[in-house]
Amino acid sequence: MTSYIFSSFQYSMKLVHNSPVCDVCSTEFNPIFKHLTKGELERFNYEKTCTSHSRGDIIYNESSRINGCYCVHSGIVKIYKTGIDGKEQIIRFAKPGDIIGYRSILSNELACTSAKILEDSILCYISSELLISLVKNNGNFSMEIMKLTCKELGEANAYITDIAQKTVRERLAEVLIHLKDNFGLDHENILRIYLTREELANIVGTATESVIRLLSEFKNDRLIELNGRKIKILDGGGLRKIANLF
Amino acid sequence: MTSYIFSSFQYSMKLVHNSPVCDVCSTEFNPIFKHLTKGELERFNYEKTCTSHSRGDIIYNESSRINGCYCVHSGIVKIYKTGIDGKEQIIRFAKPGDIIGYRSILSNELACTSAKILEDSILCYISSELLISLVKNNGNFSMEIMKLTCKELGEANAYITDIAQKTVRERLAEVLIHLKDNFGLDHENILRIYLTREELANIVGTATESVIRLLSEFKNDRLIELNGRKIKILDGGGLRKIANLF
DNA sequence: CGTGTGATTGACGCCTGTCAACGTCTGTGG
DNA sequence: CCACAGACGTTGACAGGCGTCAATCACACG
Repeated sequence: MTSYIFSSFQYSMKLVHNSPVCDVCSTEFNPIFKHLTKGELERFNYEKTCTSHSRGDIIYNESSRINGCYCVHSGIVKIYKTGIDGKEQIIRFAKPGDIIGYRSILSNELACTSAKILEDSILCYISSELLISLVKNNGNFSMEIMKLTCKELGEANAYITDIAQKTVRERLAEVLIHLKDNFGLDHENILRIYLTREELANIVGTATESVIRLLSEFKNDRLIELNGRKIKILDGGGLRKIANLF
Repeated sequence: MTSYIFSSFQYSMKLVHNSPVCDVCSTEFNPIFKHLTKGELERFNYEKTCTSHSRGDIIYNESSRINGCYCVHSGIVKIYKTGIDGKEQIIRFAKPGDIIGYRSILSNELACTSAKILEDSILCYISSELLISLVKNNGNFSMEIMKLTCKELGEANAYITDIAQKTVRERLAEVLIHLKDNFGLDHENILRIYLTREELANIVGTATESVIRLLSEFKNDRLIELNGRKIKILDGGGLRKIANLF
């Protein structure tokens, strides 16, 4: 549980040689930007700023006003809220191609989450003026952003139902499956995202100790194998069954 | 807990004399429609269909494809998801001025929730073609819808954190405060929304019996008074304190 | 080698879900 | 007018899931 007060100590971003990296995002990676006109894309490439960040860096903090959003070019960003006693609740992870911080820009509210680098990342900064101007002037682009928001909203609603109705055991199994679906497995069937037990607990919404106990149960039941933060998925079907996923 | 199978029995909508009712929505009630041009508003008024529904009517069902959304002119609509064993999880209530079903339209997905009439309602139906056309062609309108979605998303994220971290007792107190803020109190400080104990439980994410027990605790602590489904708020501050709201 | 962070394990107990029984109220039909 | 059914509310008993606290271990790092 990291205290807010020290967050500024963790800033250490570096500007990235500008040109090539983001051109990729604008076209291949991300369906969002494919609707931009040539002129818009030029403006976009001209105005964006790419920065590199390392694990632990805070990109923005809950309740702060942010004046731009970020497109993740590489790495993983943890999006979370700080609840009672500073306990963090992880809302989602952003991976390459994802956009973070856009919610607050578009609704013109303060950030409702914090964003922290989980895996060294390169981020492209897009000013709120630029984003809003694109949304207002390009109907197809705004539809894409809208779809994104709606998709997130649908997922949030589903998660509310899960947390409210499922046991910790079921939720942990479900989280493992979701992580598998979102980040994939390497050649050894090991999850491509490494989380501390505490972080797992902060997704599931439980205590660290409970995660530890349940993970070893899963291990004993030959559903997973553990090696530090590396989790090897042995029986995805079994996990799905536990999670009540179909 | 009502079974899906019988849902169609509960349909009983009536067409409403078309003209006056919705003109109100388009202007005063709802900031969303204030950005429409004169022409758009005309088309809007021409194409919309107003229907009246009574308690228990189902407007749409989870996992179904819906080809339009509804603007609530009067009444209250319950938006919920069906979880394990058919237990319903209430996501939100829509009241006059709110729009329901737009998420699925905009993201082009199946409905992720069901909608059921809680209090006799008049709804205005807007076809998906109309909605999407407005979003694509009117930047200000699309910004308004976007804001709405983002606001809902922010609330959903906050709720995830609450459910994950707060006790049932805290959540119930918080729900009472939210209901007070959203639906207000009458001259006797009685909540202007009447819910069954089971429905309260399905918001909080707990068992009906737990709600009953906690409500009577609150009553003993002189925070509320109970009279059937009528809940009189005696000490909002006390409830806030219990809910950890600031 | 000391320090700090994260992982693990055990003990303990409360919150909360489940089950069961019963009370209350309303509407329906005989 | 009464009996009955059905929905909803209430209460009690009970068990167990899960959070909390505390102690210990493992490991990396300066």
